Parts: sequence; C-alpha cells; structure tokens
Amino acid sequence: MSAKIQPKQQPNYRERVYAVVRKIPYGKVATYGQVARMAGAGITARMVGYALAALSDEKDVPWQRVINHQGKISPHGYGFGSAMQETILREEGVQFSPEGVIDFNQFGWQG
DNA sequence: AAACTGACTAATA
DNA sequence: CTATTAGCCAGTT
Repeated sequence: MSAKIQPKQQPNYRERVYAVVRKIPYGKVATYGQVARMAGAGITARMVGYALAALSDEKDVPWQRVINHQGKISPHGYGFGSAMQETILREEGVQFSPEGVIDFNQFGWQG
C-alpha cells in the first residue's frame, strides 16, 4: 500500500510568497519585507524578490504591487521593467511623489 | 562542491 | 538625508 507518493516536498517557498502577493488588494502596495513576514517564517525579503523574478509572466500574481521598503520601485535588470511597474501602479490609482516615492500612509497595504 | 549573484532590510556612522 | 556593513538564503556557474 501505500506508497507514499511524492518523495519530495512540495512546499515551494515561492507558492507561499505568491499566495501573499495575491492577497494584496487593488490600489495598494506592500514591501518585500512585509510580504516575507506575512508569508511566514523561513521566508526572507530576498526570497520574495527571487520568487517574483522567477515568476516571469504570471498574471495571477500582482508582482507590481510589491516594492522596496523605501517606498520606491527597485531597479530590476535590463529593460525598463521597473518603469513599466510604475506605469501599472499609476493605472491602479497609486500616486508617486516627484522622487518616485509612494506614500505608505495612503497606499501601504495594512493586510 | 565552492564561489558568485541577486526585484532586500536593518543597523551604524 | 546618504554611505557602508552585515545578515539573509536560493539559484547558477
């Protein structure tokens, strides 16, 4: 019997990160550290970034709503991915300061 | 297997 | 306010 199928873990830490990111409501933003803490122990701010980077084109995850704790968008890599992120957030109603900073007091997700 | 890198944060100076 | 250092852990080379 039996058979214990799956010889391996499934619990991808990424799934936990995505689950939290999906919870971010429209028009709100959260920091990597915040998401990491909500995802539970074992998840660090960097892991959130890796998970999102590995995400790729999953539209099921509002990765654009995740920003760094400075209230700004972190520089990605090549291309203007970060610029696109700002555009998307503006579309959602998020306002940016002249410096490109988002006011957590107004748009920060309080979960 | 060791070394390097990376969408981060917090603490210190 | 900026700059620097350390901690963090997974994925890649």
